[in-house]
Amino acid sequence: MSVTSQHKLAENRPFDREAQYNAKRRAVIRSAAAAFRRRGYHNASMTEIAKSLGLTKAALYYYVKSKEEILFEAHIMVYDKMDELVKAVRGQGDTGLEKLQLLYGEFAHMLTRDGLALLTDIDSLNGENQETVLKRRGKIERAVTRLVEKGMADDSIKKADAKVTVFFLMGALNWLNVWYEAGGRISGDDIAQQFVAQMSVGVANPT
Amino acid sequence: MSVTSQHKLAENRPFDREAQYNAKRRAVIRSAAAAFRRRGYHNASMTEIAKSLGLTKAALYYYVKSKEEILFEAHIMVYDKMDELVKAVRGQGDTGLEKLQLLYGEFAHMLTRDGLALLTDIDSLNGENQETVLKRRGKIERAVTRLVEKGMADDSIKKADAKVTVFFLMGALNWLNVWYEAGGRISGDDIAQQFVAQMSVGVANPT
Amino acid sequence: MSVTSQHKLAENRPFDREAQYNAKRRAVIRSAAAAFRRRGYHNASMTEIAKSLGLTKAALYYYVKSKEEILFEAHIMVYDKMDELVKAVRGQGDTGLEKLQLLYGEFAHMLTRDGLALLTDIDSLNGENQETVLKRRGKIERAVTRLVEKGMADDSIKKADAKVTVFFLMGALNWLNVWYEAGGRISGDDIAQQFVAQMSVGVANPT
Amino acid sequence: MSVTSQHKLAENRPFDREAQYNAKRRAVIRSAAAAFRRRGYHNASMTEIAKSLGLTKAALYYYVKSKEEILFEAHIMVYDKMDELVKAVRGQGDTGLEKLQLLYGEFAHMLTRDGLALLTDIDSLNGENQETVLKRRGKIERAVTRLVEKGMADDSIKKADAKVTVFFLMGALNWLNVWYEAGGRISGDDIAQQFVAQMSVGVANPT
DNA sequence: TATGAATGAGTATTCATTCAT
DNA sequence: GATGAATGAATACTCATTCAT
Repeated sequence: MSVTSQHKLAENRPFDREAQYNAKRRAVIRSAAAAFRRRGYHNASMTEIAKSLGLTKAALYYYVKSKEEILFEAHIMVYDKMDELVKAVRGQGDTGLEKLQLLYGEFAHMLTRDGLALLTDIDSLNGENQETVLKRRGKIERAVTRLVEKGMADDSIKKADAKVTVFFLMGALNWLNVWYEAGGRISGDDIAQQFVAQMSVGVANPT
Repeated sequence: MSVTSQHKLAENRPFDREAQYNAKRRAVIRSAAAAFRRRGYHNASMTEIAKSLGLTKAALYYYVKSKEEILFEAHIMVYDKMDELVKAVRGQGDTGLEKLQLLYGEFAHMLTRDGLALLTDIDSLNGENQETVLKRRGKIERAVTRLVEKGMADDSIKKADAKVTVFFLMGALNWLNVWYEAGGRISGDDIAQQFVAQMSVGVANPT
Repeated sequence: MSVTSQHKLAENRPFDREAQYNAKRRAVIRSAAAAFRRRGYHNASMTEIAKSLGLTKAALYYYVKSKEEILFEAHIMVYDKMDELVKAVRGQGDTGLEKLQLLYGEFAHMLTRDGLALLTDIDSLNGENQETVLKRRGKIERAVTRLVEKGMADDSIKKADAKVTVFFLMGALNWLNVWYEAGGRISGDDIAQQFVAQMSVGVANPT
Repeated sequence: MSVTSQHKLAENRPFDREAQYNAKRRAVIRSAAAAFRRRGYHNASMTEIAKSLGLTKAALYYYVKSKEEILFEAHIMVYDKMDELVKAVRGQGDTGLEKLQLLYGEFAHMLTRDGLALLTDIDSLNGENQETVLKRRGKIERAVTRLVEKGMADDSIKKADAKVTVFFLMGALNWLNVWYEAGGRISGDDIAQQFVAQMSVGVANPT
């Protein structure tokens, strides 16, 4: 190996290290988030989380500052993804309804495919983090609300209380995490499709 | 002495005692359940629950055996009420859709009016209680599923995966507890009505 | 027992309770302070402190909020006593020297007789408590400094840097805790007497 | 090759290495000792010590076996120096008082000038090291005691309990580390001078 | 019935230390 | 010589639970 190539390697090392570190950190958060969803934030102990990653409890603290930080980051991870989806859908669809359908489908896909889960334990976060998470959630809700209102304006969506509509829709999504298991009888695609249909035209057969 | 007259006798000590005890016990469970919903099972301490009832922590143990028992009973209380509603609706409505609408409306009412809340922390229950609660939840889901299937059979409800449909509907209900506050801008009746409409015909305007 | 006397008892109960509680709390702090002095703040574990009081670790937390609180209160306890001594000596003695001798003697007595000890671990306190303790220490040092300066003014004390003089004197006191054991060969009275003589006229024999 | 020339040979690798190693090792111990004095043994973490030397925590272990070893060596370093001072003063001075004055002045100089500090945390050492340190401290105290007793014998020092006298004197020295900052308002020389005066003739003005 | 006092079991967290590279 | 990563052991602290009164 020439000195030059060795030098390059040495230059790459720190980047590799950092990349590795970040990858592992994300793995910790994802794995912990899954445990939180399955067993609840308090029922999932750090020991348990560590073991499921083949690490020891103390090693977790090399990647995260505290258990609460994991919870916080797990929340943020989802909201980042949702922000992305909101943006991705922005230019598409004509009517408010079409836009809403696209976004709602993406949300359902995210939850079934990407292993991301909407966590509900917000009270376990400290004041500041709690506020941040509520803000991020609010941002998503407002994005959806805007689509609903746009739909009401262009007559693609029925007039109703927009807030209640949005909560109705988001509730169904939240509950998804409780019952859906990847690799189960029904595919994520099918669920996303049915969710979009259900929220659009409901369960009733038109007469 | 007839049962009716017994009911009226305030001076009937033994009975009174028991009635009082039971009333207080229910109050403990209701109050605790509210705290669990608001703050989460683990974040709500026994001290906190006691204080909000004007009691001391130790006094709670006169009414309940353990914190877990409270959680269990709080679950059961809701499922008892839901069973009741399922029964109450049984004779009513013609089509599956109509029956489903009636029941769903009743469920929404229960959550907004009666101070009852669907708790999600099942993992904090011990094996036996967990199983019991899951059975009770399953029973409700099956009751709803039956109505959905009946509706599909009598063509009042669109063909689709019944399970997914039910989870979609139940999810929206579960989320209600997170955002709805009694005495807020929107009345429980209005919410119930909109929820029923939404689940029936969706958000899309027919073209 | 008459109802009246019973009533009186009931009235006394809370006071007794509170008095008992406070007494026990002080016992906890005193005992812990002794352990801190002997073994150092970090080497003395809560378990150890509890055991030496015939309690369990968790019981300590009924009386104090945290280990740090104990350290803080132990500091304050001493400074309260020293403030008292400063006040008690105020009217006595004519010259600055006489006043200083009286106060210094009292300080030495306090350390040998009352089981109070000057703790040095200030860095283990959080910012706020640290500041408070430093303020209290400063207050005592200033009181002593004033006497020294008064003595220099009335010519009972030799001119020199007052600060250094005070630190010299306080240092000897602080070290007392390290080597003096109650019930040892020398009585506290003798030590106090010799300390006063030593600081006044030094070790040198006048020629 | 003579020992002298060996000393001078900068290119003598193995020796150089060892000298460098030892120099670095001493730097580690000195820096750590300073941190121990400022923040306390337990409050000063290995990470912190390493950082202040521009090293990483793990690198420290190339120079020392354990944190406790640092504490031990830091103690020993001071006692070695004090032994040296005791020896240096041995031939000088006539009376016990004169000898004591010389030694005490040297001690004060050492603490203000040389960056050496008397550490008090002995309990954090293991049994064997603890014993060693106590022995070394005892040796110094005995050396001082001998001078005091010699002074009492030759009438240059007042009769009193020699032990108490020594502890009084050593206490003032120990406390020096707490309040003296190099480069402060008062020079080390001035402090040494005043300390010697204070211990000799006290604060009182002869009348 | 109710409470103050006490406990046991559990949990997050820290930190000195090790080791492969 | 030096470091990033990982560990084990210890420790403060919390909280549901108990019990004598």
